[in-house]
Amino acid sequence: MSAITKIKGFADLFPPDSTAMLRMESAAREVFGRHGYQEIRTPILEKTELFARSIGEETDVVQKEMYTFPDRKGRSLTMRPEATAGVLRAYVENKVYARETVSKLFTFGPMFRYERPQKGRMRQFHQLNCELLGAEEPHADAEVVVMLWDFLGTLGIPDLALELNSLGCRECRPAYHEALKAFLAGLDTDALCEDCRRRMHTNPLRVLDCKVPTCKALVEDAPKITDHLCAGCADHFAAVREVLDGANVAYTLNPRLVRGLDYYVRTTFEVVSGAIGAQSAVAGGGRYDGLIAQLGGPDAPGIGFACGMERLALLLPPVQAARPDFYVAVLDPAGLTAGMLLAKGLRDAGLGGECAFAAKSMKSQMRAADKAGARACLLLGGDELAVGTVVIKNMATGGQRSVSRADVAEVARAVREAAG
RNA sequence: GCGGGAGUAGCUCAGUUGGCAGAGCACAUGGUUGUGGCCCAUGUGGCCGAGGGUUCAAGUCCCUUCUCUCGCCCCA
Repeated sequence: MSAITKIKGFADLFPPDSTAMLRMESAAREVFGRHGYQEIRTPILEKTELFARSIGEETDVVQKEMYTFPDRKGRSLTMRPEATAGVLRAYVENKVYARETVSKLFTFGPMFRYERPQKGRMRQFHQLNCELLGAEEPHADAEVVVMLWDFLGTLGIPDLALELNSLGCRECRPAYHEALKAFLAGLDTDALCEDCRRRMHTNPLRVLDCKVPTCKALVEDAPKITDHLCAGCADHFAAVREVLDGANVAYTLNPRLVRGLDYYVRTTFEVVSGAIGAQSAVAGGGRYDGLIAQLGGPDAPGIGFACGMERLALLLPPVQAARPDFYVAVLDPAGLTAGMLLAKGLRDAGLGGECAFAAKSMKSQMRAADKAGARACLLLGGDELAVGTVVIKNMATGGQRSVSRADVAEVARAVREAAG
């Protein structure tokens, strides 16, 4: 029989990878919670229509990366490729906007995109998402960005760069697009790389982002979106920056920062790292006024971000695994039950540790205690069984003493003492 | 969807012109009949990714295929 393997691009997480996920989730609950954000959970499976309408029919995500399939009655369902659409659907469907004018929500969990896996990219990956709904003011944008920066700082991630841009709005963006297209049309097209010749028509903003040196040089003097913002967008962007400056959040303005999802307007931002391979974006987000209405809700504004947990995990400083307080070594089979019950009593007293299942040699039990990293080893052999005691050995100093087993509180005290 | 790299023990990897599958680490047991780490000894562990071909003989050469990995596209 051949063994069944996991699906390409999906992962099994054991410690320390699984504990890294837990660390990120705990930090998220703490930091986002302090900012008044509440955790919500939405389904992993949604109607395909939801993503087609929110992310954009023409985006790569919708065109070729979604896990889409019919259910048993022929309805088209999709494994969520991102979280914002589902959160907004829940916001609209549950009429959250009728209960409160501003909603602060966060969520995390698995997302699915059918792409070729590589470093920092999996077909099932995990994101942390925050959404601030119902606030159009620039200070809302600023709060979200500052909160993201604080979150990453809490985790101790080094050498991250924050990039900031404004994409303008429905008023000023079309004019910029025309200006950019005109500029590109005036270039020597043959000098551009193959990808850029295609991008000129499919997604002209992307040409500005090309890594090929010749392309970079050619678009050096391309018009910048930030020079084409309308008065409203320019004021908004300036106010956002004022808060970031005051909060000492270091950022760079990147007029070439493009977001791949159609729904972004005005403020967009991205956090990148140079230490995790080609997929360098750790987090990204922006404002999406109009999207809620597009999903059948009220004309409420919104802003949020997504943070890639696998990419973040590549950057998390390692932490030492927690060490158990004790290990009960049983030397005589007749003591196995007494050992189990002793361990239970210690756990009831708030300590952590394990007891052997089989009576083996002293050497192998001590090795087991050492391997487990136990701070104290409890020895239960024939002698102790006969007189009702247990020997407590301090694994760091090697010192040991005998304690009566009858008083669990006393045993626990001795273990705590040995455990430091 | 398109490129590059790699598949040999649980892990990291050697393996010569084709000639009996190896090392280190890890794991188990012992060196000490009740004392861990360091050291030493012994042991467990392999369809050499899979299938086909050439050959007296294939981990090694040829073909096919699968998987992993890095990159492109794109994104978190």
